[in-house]
Amino acid sequence: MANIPASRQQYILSRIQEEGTVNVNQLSEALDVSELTIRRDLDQLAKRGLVERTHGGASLRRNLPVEPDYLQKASEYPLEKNMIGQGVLDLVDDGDTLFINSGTTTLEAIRALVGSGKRLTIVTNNIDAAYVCRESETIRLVLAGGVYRARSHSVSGSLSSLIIEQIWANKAIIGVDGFSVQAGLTTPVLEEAETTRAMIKHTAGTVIVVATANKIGVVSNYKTVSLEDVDVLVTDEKGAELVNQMEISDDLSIVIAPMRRSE
Amino acid sequence: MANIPASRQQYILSRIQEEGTVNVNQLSEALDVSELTIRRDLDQLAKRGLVERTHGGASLRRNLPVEPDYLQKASEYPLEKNMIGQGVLDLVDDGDTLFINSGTTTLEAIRALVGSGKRLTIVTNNIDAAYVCRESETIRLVLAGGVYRARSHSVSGSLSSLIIEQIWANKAIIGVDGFSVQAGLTTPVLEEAETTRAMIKHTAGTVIVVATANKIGVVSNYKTVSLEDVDVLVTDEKGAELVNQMEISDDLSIVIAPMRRSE
DNA sequence: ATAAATACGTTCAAAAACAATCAGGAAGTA
DNA sequence: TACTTCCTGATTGTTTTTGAACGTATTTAT
Repeated sequence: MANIPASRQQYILSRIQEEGTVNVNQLSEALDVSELTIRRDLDQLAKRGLVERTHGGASLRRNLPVEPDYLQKASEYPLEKNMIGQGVLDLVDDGDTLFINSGTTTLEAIRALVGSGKRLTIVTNNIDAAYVCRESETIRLVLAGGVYRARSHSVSGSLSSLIIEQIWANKAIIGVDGFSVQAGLTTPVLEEAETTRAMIKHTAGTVIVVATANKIGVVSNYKTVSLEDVDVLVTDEKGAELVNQMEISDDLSIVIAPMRRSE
Repeated sequence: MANIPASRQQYILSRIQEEGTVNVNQLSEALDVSELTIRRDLDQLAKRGLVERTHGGASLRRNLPVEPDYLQKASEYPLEKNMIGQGVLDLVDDGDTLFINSGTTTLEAIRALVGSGKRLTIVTNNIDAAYVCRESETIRLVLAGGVYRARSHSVSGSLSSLIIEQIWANKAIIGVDGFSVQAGLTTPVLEEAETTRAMIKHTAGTVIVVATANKIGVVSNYKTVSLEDVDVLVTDEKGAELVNQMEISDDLSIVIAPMRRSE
């Protein structure tokens, strides 16, 4: 091997990739240069941000931008949402193109879809989806653009609709804040309502609404669509009970999310 | 083997492909020419962007022809990138609407802009911007939509252009992988090039390119625009030196990012 | 907590590699 | 032949890299 800085540093990097850490005097012997030279090499690599300097050596720099921590804690009723996410799996087939709107319930659905290994195209206005899909080989993710809302980590508004209207999906997975016979589907943000409406409008197949029991019978501020436009409701057991007490069309089928052990 | 420059250089390239690095005096012996001649060969190859010149030899170009890995690239030369991000501040005024393309250097710029407290509208295809701007009261963030690319954590393609073309910005902050007189601005991804081009096209005011020294003189795979379309280059001291050696138009002004103590 | 061992930073001088310039020689052209 | 162009190698002075020495900081063992 050529004994110049570049090739020494290349060797050090490969070594560090394999073993995680390296130490100065091992490298000094392996490369047959003084420890001082090794230290200088390590300092240069550290300056470039490629390794992390430690006493006596260096280690792999692990700054993998992982999912932000708030994403983990995020939600109320995590169990129910996870369940519902799993429940969606049976309704989705390999090759589907899906609209999915923003919200913690639908994010759980995306997580489940990513884990399923199905080959899907997901079109969403939920920015967090990017983190969830980051490592996936099977999901092609299309993000809608538009004005970013920090509250919901989503984009919405007319610019979003612009993109959505370029696409026809064969299924839509819609999370809501209110699900009611009289008021239909409702959300607390005007722009979200518009975006969700655009998604449903451009869905050629099944419109799937996901909602935990605490959303059933609730009315929020802005209406997206009425229940007639919904084909399937995925909910938990308690939610199913509540829905059965309501007077809804026979066209709407109810799917009760399966109880599963959470790991 | 014919002992002419062309065949020597071909041999050098094959050697460098195999071993990652080469050094001058080994090549000098192997090819039976003086070290000076080898140096000239290496310089020529470096000028064509095929290898990276180092002291004592040369090494494989890190970013070419393969697309740089986001995770690795994320952390290279963090100091310089931070500096350049700070350097951008003076060029941006309260009330501006900015196009900013994706990349770690421009993300640093966004970070700096968020911290500045200036009231701005930022339009970008960099998804990470959402996390950087999340807490900001002063930034209105518009995300371009489109197909998500995990490698660069950005969206790009024709859907992105669709949104960009709805907007006229008065400044654009553009990060590049290559900045060269002959080739102009270049990036390793076709879709990124398209998105960046759309941004520059829809900028009514100043087009600002940000680039650390290791991008100057480099040519990547896909051209976005030529240097004529660039108004300002923000770079570090080393980069400014390199640019001064190039033959560029007087219309391009150079801003050297201020050296500041890192805490 | 104290002492020994190890790793570190700084400075300096020698060695290696470099850039710039010049002159000789090969290949092609008038 | 005379001329041009390009490539090569030598020479010069400059820059970069390297290793030793020595004092300081950090870790480890007692």
